[in-house]
Amino acid sequence: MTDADAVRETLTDLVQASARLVQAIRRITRDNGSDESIATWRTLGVLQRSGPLRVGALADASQVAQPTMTKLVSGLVDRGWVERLPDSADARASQIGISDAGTTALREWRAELASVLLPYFGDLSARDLDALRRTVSLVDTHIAGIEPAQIQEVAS
Amino acid sequence: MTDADAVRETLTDLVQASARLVQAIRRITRDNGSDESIATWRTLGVLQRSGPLRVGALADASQVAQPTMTKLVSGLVDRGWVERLPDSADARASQIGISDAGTTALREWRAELASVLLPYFGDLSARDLDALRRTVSLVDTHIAGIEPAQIQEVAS
DNA sequence: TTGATATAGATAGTGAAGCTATGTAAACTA
DNA sequence: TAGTTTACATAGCTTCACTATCTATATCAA
Repeated sequence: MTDADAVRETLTDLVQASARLVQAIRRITRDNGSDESIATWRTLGVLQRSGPLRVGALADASQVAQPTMTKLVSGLVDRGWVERLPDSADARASQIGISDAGTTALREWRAELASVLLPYFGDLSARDLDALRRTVSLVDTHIAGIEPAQIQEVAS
Repeated sequence: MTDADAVRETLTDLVQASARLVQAIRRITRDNGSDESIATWRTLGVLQRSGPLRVGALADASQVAQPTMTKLVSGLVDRGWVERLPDSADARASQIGISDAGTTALREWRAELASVLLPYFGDLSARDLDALRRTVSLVDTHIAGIEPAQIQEVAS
């Protein structure tokens, strides 16, 4: 097997494993009574890492179409988890920033998620943990290249 | 930071990274003109690994509700990618098995997926690859524990 | 043996989250 | 300053989940 083939096989396995993991999380969190969607947390996570973004840039960073993000942002505004800041440079746009309440909600969701997963993953060795960390880092850096547009921070 | 906290943080990061990866794949494959859903390939993947399963067991293994799997199986039968084999022990049920065409389709989808990803992940070191492999293996084994019911192979 | 209960899967109806197409208002540009 | 482009919102649709329920078969108890 050539190197490229090894990479190919591992990548497809990774995709399948990720899909199973996400699907499992979706069910677990719903069974736990959480009303919010993964898309909601994904959006908040992006905002926390990037700082305030326009709707369009946020859509690109989250890998969804712009109208989808418009709807997500509306819901987040209703819950008080993000704020629309006027964009001084362009009256059509606004900067979407995560609020203190959003930061708290995200932290709490993460804690809940971790509590649910920990019983299943509590036996990880240090080496296992390193592998997971490295994978997260690899996915984060390489996915960025796939995104159709670059994330651009714009001062508000 | 305690060990448990380190595991918690890494697990939530892994979930977020997986969600982003899956979302990216969804977009890429659709842009490439693929009509089939990730759920379709997830189902075929489970069948390939497990051998023929009843609809209920397949639903459990795929982390979806039984009616969802009924619909998925209908679509797969229409495409000729799975076959319904009568269950000699129970006239209400049937065994669902992947067909040759299904095996081929799954292989082709994996190849296409790998080709799309390879440009972005072509620079992986051997150590990176090891980390990804280990992660896939960890997720596979630990997710199995989350599944509400065990996969049981039943002779037809 | 037969009536009651349990189980496997199908059907009906609903909701969430994504999409494309298009509308509107602001910003550019010739 | 009129035409074009851009940023976001709105409308309508599709897909994939779900819960609740139905039918047919299986199992069990009297």
